[in-house]
Amino acid sequence: MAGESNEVSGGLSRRERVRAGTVEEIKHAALGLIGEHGSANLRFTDIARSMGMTPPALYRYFADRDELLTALVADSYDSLSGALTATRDTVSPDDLDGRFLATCTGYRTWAQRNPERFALIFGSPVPGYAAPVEGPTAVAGRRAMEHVAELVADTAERGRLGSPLVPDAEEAILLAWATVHGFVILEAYGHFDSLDQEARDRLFTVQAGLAARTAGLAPPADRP
Amino acid sequence: MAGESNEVSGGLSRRERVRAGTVEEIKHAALGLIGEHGSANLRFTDIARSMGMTPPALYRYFADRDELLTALVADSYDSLSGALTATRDTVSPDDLDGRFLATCTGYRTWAQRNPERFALIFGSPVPGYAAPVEGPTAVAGRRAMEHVAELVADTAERGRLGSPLVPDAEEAILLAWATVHGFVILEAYGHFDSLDQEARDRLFTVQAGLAARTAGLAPPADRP
DNA sequence: GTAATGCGTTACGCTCCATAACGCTCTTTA
DNA sequence: TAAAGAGCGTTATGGAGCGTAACGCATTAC
Repeated sequence: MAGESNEVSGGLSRRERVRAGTVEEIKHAALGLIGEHGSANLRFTDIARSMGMTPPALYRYFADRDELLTALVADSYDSLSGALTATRDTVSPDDLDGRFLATCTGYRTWAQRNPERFALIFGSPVPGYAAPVEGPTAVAGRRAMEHVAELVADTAERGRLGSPLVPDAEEAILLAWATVHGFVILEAYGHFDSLDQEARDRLFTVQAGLAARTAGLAPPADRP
Repeated sequence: MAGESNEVSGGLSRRERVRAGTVEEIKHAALGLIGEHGSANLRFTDIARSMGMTPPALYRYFADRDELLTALVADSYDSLSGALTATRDTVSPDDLDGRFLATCTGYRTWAQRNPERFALIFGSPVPGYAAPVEGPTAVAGRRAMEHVAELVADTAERGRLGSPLVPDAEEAILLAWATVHGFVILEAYGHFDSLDQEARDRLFTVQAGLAARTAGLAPPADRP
């Protein structure tokens, strides 16, 4: 093996840091192009040109276009997961309903601010690719749900859990996710363009509340 | 203008009928390939080869790939619309709740049986294309909703309308659509693979009932 | 200081898209 | 029935992108 001296910051040699930086730059450039032309029309040539390189150079970092896309998908998962955690934690741990609503809002806001990443994760999967062995996609779903599941668990722990629409809590969470996701994806893909911002915000709150009730989160007190 | 004789069936000359048949064959072949490799990787060459033609011949029928895709999207809309109508009409016009549930089920079943078409309509839109001037996508949404709106109108007419979650009926229908769509798209894209068929069917019924209540359709009697 | 590794370049073959130029077949019309 | 023309498919051609190969420069290791 080649030496590993010069390990100054984080156990990474200078070369490794530069390489990691280039990888990030490539992914950033790719994401920008996806935002312009969609993930389908992503061209290695364009990526290279947009960052002052020649196309073959990219093969030093990614074996092919699919590997690059896979990396972008993985990053998108991390981004979503981080965004959900961050948004949720803006609300006091005691306010469980508030935390649920915040998580839903975080999901929506993340989708709005990261349309390319959202499309990468939840857009039409390519039959062959995009769901290689049931792997990343399913994992993404679980990770997205873990946040909600955690909330439900917290709620149940404190005995404030309402009656979910289905007995199995995990199933109830899936339904709640579907309820929120349906709104978010329709909005993200322009199917709610006929509504103005105020209406969309208002409706989303209603939908999130519905999801909360589905998961058995919100106390049924709001319906006498 | 060239003559228009030989108009035997439906005002179409023999040539026009043959041409229409070829168009259908091309679209059929294209849809099959999309089912295998996704709409992104659709190649004119493959289409031509799969039907024993040479690639340039296709340009007699479609100016380019986008025009072909646009035609496929339009067809998908028709297919969805037809499927919803057909499914709904399997239930007696008097059974409004049943018609709503049937419509929801029709939406889901259509998505399951026409994954390529579903992805074409509701999959990740290409930023430039796929929503050219707010046109077809928005139209699709409205057409899909018209069926539900019709049901709601029928219900209201007979005074059996419950109290929707939001005052505006149109907005309520959008939320109901989002609720159903979220389930369908997550299931279609494999995010519910951890559930078996029985659980998915059961959960969908719950979700559809939730959507009905959102739209103010189901009488609130089911909650004492 | 020398050898080796990493990284970027130019050069190449392959495939596909899209157009052009040509020929066959069927339809139209006198 | 014979000639003219439109429609449709073919082969031929140019251009672009993908992916590999072969080469050169900088950095790093010993």
